[in-house]
This record gives sequence, C-alpha cells and structure tokens, in this order.
Amino acid sequence: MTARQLTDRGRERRRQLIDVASQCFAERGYHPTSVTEIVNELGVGKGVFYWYFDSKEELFLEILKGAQHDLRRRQQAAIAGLDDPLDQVAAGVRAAMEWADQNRPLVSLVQFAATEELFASAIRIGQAIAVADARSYIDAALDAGGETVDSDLMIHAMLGVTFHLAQTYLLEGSRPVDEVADAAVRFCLTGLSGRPS
Amino acid sequence: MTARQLTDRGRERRRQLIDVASQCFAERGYHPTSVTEIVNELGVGKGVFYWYFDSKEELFLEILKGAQHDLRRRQQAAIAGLDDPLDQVAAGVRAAMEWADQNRPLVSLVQFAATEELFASAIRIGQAIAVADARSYIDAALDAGGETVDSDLMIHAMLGVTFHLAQTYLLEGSRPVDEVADAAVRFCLTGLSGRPS
Amino acid sequence: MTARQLTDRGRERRRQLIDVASQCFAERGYHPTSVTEIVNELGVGKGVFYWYFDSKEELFLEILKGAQHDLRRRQQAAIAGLDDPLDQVAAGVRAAMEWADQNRPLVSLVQFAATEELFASAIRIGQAIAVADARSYIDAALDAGGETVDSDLMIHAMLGVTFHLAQTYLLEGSRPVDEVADAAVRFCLTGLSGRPS
Amino acid sequence: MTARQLTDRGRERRRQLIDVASQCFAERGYHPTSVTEIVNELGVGKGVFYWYFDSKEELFLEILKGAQHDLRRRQQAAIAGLDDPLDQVAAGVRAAMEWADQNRPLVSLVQFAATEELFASAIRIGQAIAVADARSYIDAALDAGGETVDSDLMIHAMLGVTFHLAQTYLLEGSRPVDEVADAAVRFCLTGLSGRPS
DNA sequence: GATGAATGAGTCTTCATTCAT
DNA sequence: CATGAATGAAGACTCATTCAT
Repeated sequence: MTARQLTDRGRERRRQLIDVASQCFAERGYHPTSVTEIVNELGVGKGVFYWYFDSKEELFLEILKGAQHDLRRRQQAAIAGLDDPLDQVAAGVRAAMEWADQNRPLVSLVQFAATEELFASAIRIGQAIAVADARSYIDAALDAGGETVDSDLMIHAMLGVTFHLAQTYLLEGSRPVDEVADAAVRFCLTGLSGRPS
Repeated sequence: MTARQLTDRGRERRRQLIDVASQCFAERGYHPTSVTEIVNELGVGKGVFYWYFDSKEELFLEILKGAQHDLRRRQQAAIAGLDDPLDQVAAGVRAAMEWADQNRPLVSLVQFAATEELFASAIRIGQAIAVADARSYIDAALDAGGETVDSDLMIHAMLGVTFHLAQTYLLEGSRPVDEVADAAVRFCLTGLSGRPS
Repeated sequence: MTARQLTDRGRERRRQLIDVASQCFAERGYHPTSVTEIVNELGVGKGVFYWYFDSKEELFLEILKGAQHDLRRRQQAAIAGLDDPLDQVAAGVRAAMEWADQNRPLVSLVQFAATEELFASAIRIGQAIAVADARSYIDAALDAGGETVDSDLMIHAMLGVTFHLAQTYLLEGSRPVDEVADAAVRFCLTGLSGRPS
Repeated sequence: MTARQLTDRGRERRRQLIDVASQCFAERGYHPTSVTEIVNELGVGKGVFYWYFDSKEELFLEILKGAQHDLRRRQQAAIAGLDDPLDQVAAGVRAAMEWADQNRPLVSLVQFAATEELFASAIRIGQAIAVADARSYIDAALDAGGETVDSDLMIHAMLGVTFHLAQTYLLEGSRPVDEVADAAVRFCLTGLSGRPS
C-alpha cells in the first residue's frame, strides 16, 4: 500500500484494526475470520478496513512483520550489556518467552503462517534473520562448550523448544512464564553445552 | 460418518482421496485447498468425495488421527526391545524424525491443525497420548541423570525440537534425515541428562 | 414407464416403495425427501428404486393418482344404494373423511401437489372428476332445497370444508374421525340446503 | 437476522425481494425456485439477497408472517363497527376473500407451507391466532342461531371453504371476487346458522 | 433383480472487495 | 474518513440419476 499520510486518529485506528485482527485470527484462525467480523468487532464500517489496508492478506503480513520486528528488538535489548555467550543465549531465550507471553495471539499466528505458502516466505525471512542474529552468540557459546556442531541446527532446535513450550503452556495460561522460561533456558543451554546450567 | 460397507475398490478410493488431500493440504494449506481441486486431481466427480467422507473437515480430522496413530506405532516399534531409558528416548526421537521424513506432508498439517480451534482439540488429544507414552521412559531417564525436573516440560521441549527441525530441514530436503535426527537426539539427550550422548 | 412385467415379489416391492415414500413425503415434504432416504428406510439399494420407477416425480404422480382413484372408489361404494340426494351427499363427505383418516399421509401430499405447477395438473384433473361425480347428486339436492346456486361452487366449498377439517384434526389425531365427519357433514348439508340435517 | 439499519433505498430493495420472491414461489413453488432466480429476476447480484435475509428459509417465513399479519388487519378493519354477530362473520369471510384476491401469490404459499414441517409451525401459530380472533364472533352467532356446536370446528370449516374457493377460482381468475365471496359467505352462514342468509 | 460406486449439474451460502453517497 | 449497499466468483455440499458388476 502506498504509505498513506495518516493523522494521529488514523494511526490509532490502524493500530486498533491490527490488534482486533490479531485477536480474531488467533482465536478462530486466519481464514475463518472474515473482514466483516473484524470491522464489526470494532464497530466500524467495512470501508474503514480498506482505507487502511489493501487487503486482508496485507494486514496479516503486516502483523507478522510487526511481530518479528518486535521480538527481535526485545531480544537485542535483553542481550545488550551481557558478555558471557551463555548468558546471552539464555537472555535471548528468556526474552522470546516473555515476548510470547505478552503477545500470545501472535504465537499461533506465526505458527499458522509457516504452513501456508502465501505467508511461509515471510516466516522464512524472519527466521533467517533470527538465525543470523543468533549465530555469533551461539558460535561463541559452542566454542566455550568445546562442542563442534552445526550452529544453525542448534539455533533451530532452540527455536523449536522455545515456541513449542510457549504454545503449550503460555497460551492456556497453565503455567507461569518464569517457570516455562526457566525450563526452556535450562533445556537449551544443556542441549547446547552439554553441561547443566 | 456411519461406517459404510466398502468394497476393495472402495477402500482403495478412500485411501487415494486421503493421500491426494494430504498432499494438497500440505502444499497449499487446508483452507485454500478446495474439494473440487482434490477430486479433479484424482480425476473423479465431486460426489465421490462425499461418498467417502461427510465433509472436508471430517477428512482432515481423519488424516490427523491416522498420522498420530501411525507415528505412535512407529515409536513403539522402535523402542521395543531397548532397556536403557536414554536409548529408549533416543529411539523415540529418531523414530519421530524418520516418520516425519517419510510423511512430509503430514508435518505441516499437524502444525496447522494446532492453530485452528476446530482441529486443536484433536491435536491436544494426540499430544496428551504422546506425552503419556513418553513419561515413563523420560522419568527413568531423568532419574538416571540425577535431575529433578518436570518431565512434561521436558517431553514438550523434545517435541518442539524434533518437529521444528523436521519442518525446517526435512520439508525442503536440505539435509539428510540421519544428520537431522542425530542433531535432534543429541540436543534432546543432553538437554535432558546434562551429559552429551 | 413402460409397464414392466412384475413378479409377485416385484409387485410387493413396488407397493413397499410407494408406502414408504408416501410416509416420508408426508413427514418431511416431497422435495426434502431424497430417493436415498426412501431406499435406506426400506433397506435396499438405490437401483431398486429405479427398477420400479422412472423417477422420483413419476412415483409421486403415481401416489397421487392412486390416492384419487382410491378415494373415488370409496365414495362410490358409500353412495351406492342410497336414494335421497342429501343422504348421498352426506355419505360422500363422510366417506372422504374416513378415507382421509385411513390415509393420513396422503392428505398433505395432495395439498402440497396443488401448489407446484409440476403436479397441479394432476390435481386439477382429479378434482374435475370429483366435481363431475358429485354434480348430479348435488344438483338434485339443491333442487330439493329450493335453492338456485352454482353447484360447482358448492362442491368446491364442500371439498374445502372436508379436507381442511381432515388436515386440521385428523393428522394430529386430536379428534376422533366420527366427530369430525359429523361436523363436516352437518356444515356441508346446512350450507347446501339451508336446513340443519 | 439481527435487524440491520436500513436506509430508504435498503427498505425498498428488501420489499422488492419479498415481492419478487413471493411471485416466484407462487409460480414455481418454494423449492424449485432458486435464490439465483430471484436475484436474476431483480437484476441484482446474489450478495444482495443475503444482505437482506439470512437465508431463503428466513425470507419465506417472513413472507408468511407478513401475509398472516396483513390478512388479520384487514379482517379486523372490516369487522370494526359492525354489531350483529352474523354480519361480523360475513365481513370476516368477505375480507379474507378480498385479501386473497389481491394477494394471489400468497394463497398457495400458505397452502404449501402447511405441508412442510419446517414451516408448518408458523402456519399453526397463525391459524391459532385467527381462530382465537374469530371465536367470540362465532360464539355469539351460534348462540343467536340456537345451535350447540363446537365453534373451533366451525371456524376451521369456514377457513376451509374460504381458502379452497379462493384457490380454485381466484388464482385462475375464472370468476370475479364478488361472486366467489358471496358464495363463500352464504355457504358459511347457512352452514353455521342453519338458516339461509 | 440388486448393489455399491460414480456423476456432475445445481443449491445455498460466504466473503473479499468495491463504490456511491 | 466512513457507511451501507452491491458484486460475483468461489466454496461446500446435495441429490436425482446411471452404471458396472
């Protein structure tokens, strides 16, 4: 969409749409959620939606991009200032878990996106960035641990652990974040280093 | 569906539909795949689909159930005859990875299913069974490792590792199964026990 | 349908189909009842249906024709032997009511048939015959009553009374036939003659 | 349907749909008439139909309700101001006949509706109201006539006369309303009172 | 005679999207 | 900016009918 010049009220509307849509998508799924439902939920007409977004698809992509961006910022902030590679990895995992906890709807959206060709590339790109980000820390950590393994595989293993635990325990609220984060960190670090954290 | 009495030809058709549908669903996604596409792919009329299944939804659920059942059999077979808890866990992870490799379409279907309320319960049930299956081996393995942790969290961590690696490396065929399976096993076992395998 | 040569068993099957179909049509309506439902109800395959009837439509027409024929026989039998025109009319009305009571499903089928162009002509033909049958009796009765009215209108008025009462009270079984028949007869005869019966 | 807020144009469209549909339903029957035919007849897209009605069924029910409501108003207006019970009954019958003449399509729709379980209850409710409305007049008329009969039966007899005559003579336009109305009134009143009107 | 299987046109309905006001 | 109205392609599903065995 040709970036429209939005007033403050406009930016607010846009944000509302994104929030409501994320919620609906997460609850019922992307396809089962109609544009009508989204605008009804917000109590506005359908024109509003198409004023801010070119299509339902574009909106979803935007949500995805925002989510990935947000998570990345968060991890970078958490890692900044830490020196020990293992500490950095731990901080990254923990930051991801906290992000997931505070953005629960987005967790399943990302998972869904990976399964549909239309959105899969966005996910692949995001993951590629995440992996690149992580590589330096991980390589350092692996060196420290004396292991000789493929760091990409390790990073993906950690992604798998983190998001599956988030999906399983946080979405239902059956366990506190800290507990889940602790478990994830420990599993990842030992998995990585061969030594219990 | 009230179990219809099927002839041999009928059972064959049913299987074809399941296979073709799995393929289509995996390639384009559940929603974007229409019943019309499925039957066209098979070169039969639309009525055929509804002769064998009550609905597109029922078919999908059936695929899901079949997948879970099949994977479980495979893991049980792989574990049978092993005594050491860690060996058992390793065999389970490896069997899952091999199953994923040989049933690639199903991997993303399962992932998708978890994101849509309509199918999520089927996934939850399947995972609950898998977790229950794994618990005894894991508890024994954890005892051996001297750790005191929540085995359910560990099992889910392992699920996360295994399927995310499968999704990432097997679907695209970018790495051989053995390599991915080795990495998964090693990550899980160290993550579990605190000692490199 | 080219009248097929049926064995005894064949004629029996045919009758069963007609009965089951009448029942289903009456309960759920002609359109909402599928051929599949009819044959399932009878526990036979779909081929059976098309062995005996060319189409669903033909079957329905056949039911209609049978109903009209049957009712006519019954009325003729009831009137035979009576001399007084009013007695004859009364007997005709009463016979119709009894037929309706014993062939409840057919009552609403006839009513439905009148509303659909496809079947309306069959109904029109049947009613024309009924009216022709009745005319002589009615004319005599009207003469006796000293009235000068259009006998066709009177006959249709009586048809209206009889079948609406049948539909209202007999189908639900809320009143005994005799009571309803008495009311119909009295209403018709006084309506006709101007004197209470 | 959650009552949508309609503009004037909207209300007009809605009315057009009801009119066209009544026409089509009456001509070809409810089931044989497809939503596609209705909207084509009106020269609008299919979405228009579902903007105003939740379903074909809902539309039909609405037509039915409107018809019953309209007829009732008409009868009440016709009766208002009359004192003699027999006059009141006569006015009610005559009003019904005139309504039928001016709403010919609706006559067969009502008749059809009574034969399909889905709509039968709406008909039953409407008839119950009509019967209740009529009871007081009829009881008074019956008292005056010195008869001791069940007024409900009488009312249904009159309903039967009126609508069957309407269906038979008005739909085809083979007789003028007045003539048919006269016959109906006379038949009903004598049927009721035992004395020629 | 009878069955399971197959056909495919046609049904109702949904929904992303557009547009006049 | 916003709304109610409109579009129409597409989707899931049905069902009368036919056919091979």
